[in-house]
Amino acid sequence: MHTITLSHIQQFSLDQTLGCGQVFRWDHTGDGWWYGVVGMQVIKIRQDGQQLAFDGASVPFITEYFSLDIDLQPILASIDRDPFIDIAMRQCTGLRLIRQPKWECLISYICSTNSNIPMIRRRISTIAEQFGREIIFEGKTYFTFPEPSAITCSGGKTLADCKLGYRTPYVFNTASAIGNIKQWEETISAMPFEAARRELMKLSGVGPKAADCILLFAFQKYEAFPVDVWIRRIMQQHYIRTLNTNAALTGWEYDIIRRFAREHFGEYCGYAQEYLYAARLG
DNA sequence: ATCCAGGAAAACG
DNA sequence: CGTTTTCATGGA
Repeated sequence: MHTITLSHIQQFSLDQTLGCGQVFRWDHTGDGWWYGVVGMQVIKIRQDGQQLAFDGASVPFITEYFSLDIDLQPILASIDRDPFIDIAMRQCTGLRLIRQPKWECLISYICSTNSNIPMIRRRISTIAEQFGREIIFEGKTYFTFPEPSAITCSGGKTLADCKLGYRTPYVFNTASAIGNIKQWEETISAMPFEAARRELMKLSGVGPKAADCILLFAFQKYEAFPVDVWIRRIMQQHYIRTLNTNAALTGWEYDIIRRFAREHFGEYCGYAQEYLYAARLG
């Protein structure tokens, strides 16, 4: 068992961070422990005040994964631009954006479209059970998230069993398109935000919303401002009153919202988005 | 039954 | 070209 002692000015809430809906592979047991599969390892972790206790990963890994190396204060100060976001931020104190594994994050948000969080979670875990590697941890069985080749070259096991619906070909096509993961990750990482966004949207099943989530949650491109039905409602009601349609979200409406947010909240608008989403204040 | 959920692709005019 | 329709799944 390892421990990290957070400094008293270092804001971090494990529950807010793992429970806000940015990541789909963690469960909590009710007695304070969270269990999750990250990369090739199963991690258990809990927070008691300023103490993080965990097993299955090193101190540097946990620090990196939860972005504990980032000083939140200036970021929070920069997005705290109005009373509404201020309430959301107070409600979700300690929420941090995770550095998710990029390939898994990509597939996760391809699986997220027109769906809800419990369904997304089920899809990811089913893909892992079908194609991932088995890990036994404390007597229980977990599965790693598979490499692209494991999905495309599935011997008999097929994606169609994963209940992805119309997303099945998207996942397969994208897994086929990503040959070398390292190379793909480095290419996107090296690009500025808008170029990386356009590049991601070339992949099957990746539109504006999925691209923004992937850039925000896996590539630390904090200018991303993903607009889903919740964020759209919030922005319409509290920020852009003139945008009051209830029809399907159009491309130009998405762009108006994200560009407004980029102006209003600044270069860390992605952090603002996650606080607004997590608080989900009507 | 109908609507909804961290939308995107295909079809349409 | 921008706009509308379709898509598969399960919970409410």
